[in-house]
Amino acid sequence: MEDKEGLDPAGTEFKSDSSSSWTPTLAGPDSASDGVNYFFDRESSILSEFGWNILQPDHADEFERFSELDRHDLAGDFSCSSKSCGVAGGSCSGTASNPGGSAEVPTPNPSVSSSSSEDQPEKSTDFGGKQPEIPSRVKKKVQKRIRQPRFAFMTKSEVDHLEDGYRWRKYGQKAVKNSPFPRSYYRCTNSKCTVKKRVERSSEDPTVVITTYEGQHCHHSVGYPRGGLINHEVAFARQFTPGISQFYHPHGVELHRGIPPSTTQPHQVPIEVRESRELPKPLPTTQLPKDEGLLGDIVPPGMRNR
DNA sequence: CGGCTTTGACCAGCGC
DNA sequence: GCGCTGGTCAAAGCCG
Repeated sequence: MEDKEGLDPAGTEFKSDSSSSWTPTLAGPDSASDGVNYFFDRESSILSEFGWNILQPDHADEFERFSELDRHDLAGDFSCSSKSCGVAGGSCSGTASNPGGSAEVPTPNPSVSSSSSEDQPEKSTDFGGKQPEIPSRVKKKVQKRIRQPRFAFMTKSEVDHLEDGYRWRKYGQKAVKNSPFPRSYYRCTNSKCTVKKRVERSSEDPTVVITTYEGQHCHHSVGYPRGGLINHEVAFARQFTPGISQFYHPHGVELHRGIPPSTTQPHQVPIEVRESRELPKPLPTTQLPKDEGLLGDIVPPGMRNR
């Protein structure tokens, strides 16, 4: 439960062991299966694409522009021939950026349409009306398999489940191969929202929590985390300005690392798990900074002045 | 009593 | 085709 796991991270003692390595975990077998890779970008734009309400007022307009651009890009520039490709995204999380929609994704944006596909998968009309012959469980799985845009945060935290302004319901937990730590699965409690997230600890550095988000929220957050404290993920994200539009693709996963939070923030490393076929070059572990905090040497040029 | 977590089972995708 | 693994379901139980 969030109240148990999501204790205000700000109150958690975060280690600043900059020598700890997180790359190996992400480059490990599990991550490799997702094509995990690394590169840098503008974190808030990443977050904005997932519907996070984390923008500062001054950047709201700019954010809107980028959001629109992204939606357009995602809707028109992406197409994949893979049978397992769900890049178009579904429901509020993905289709918001895909008004034209992929025929494979019968999930209109609830924020636009009154019908919610997430709660009514059987209502799908893009499967040729064959649903009656398919067990509901199978149908659900068919839809569930559609991948949403993803991105991940790596957080130096002792608590696994970090508050992000939304409410989550845990629906599963699995042991992860080559990792002593289980992976937890959460979905947004909003019935119209299909956003999910996975939370796991790095096997290489147990102090690092890897939170992977999938999809975009189609609703506002419930506000600041219960207890009135701003969660550090959001707080962290607020340090960034909106950035460039980005693309997502389920056949490759790119991770974004951003600049470290201020010293008053826990050491959190946002990693966008971007979906792309063309992955950037992996960041060698040896390039990780050791003396300037987690990311002292790898902050993108444009972000050093912040 | 409603909402949530836990946990075993099930299923699909993927690599060999 | 088979086995492994990740992801999801759903029943049971817990908690406020």
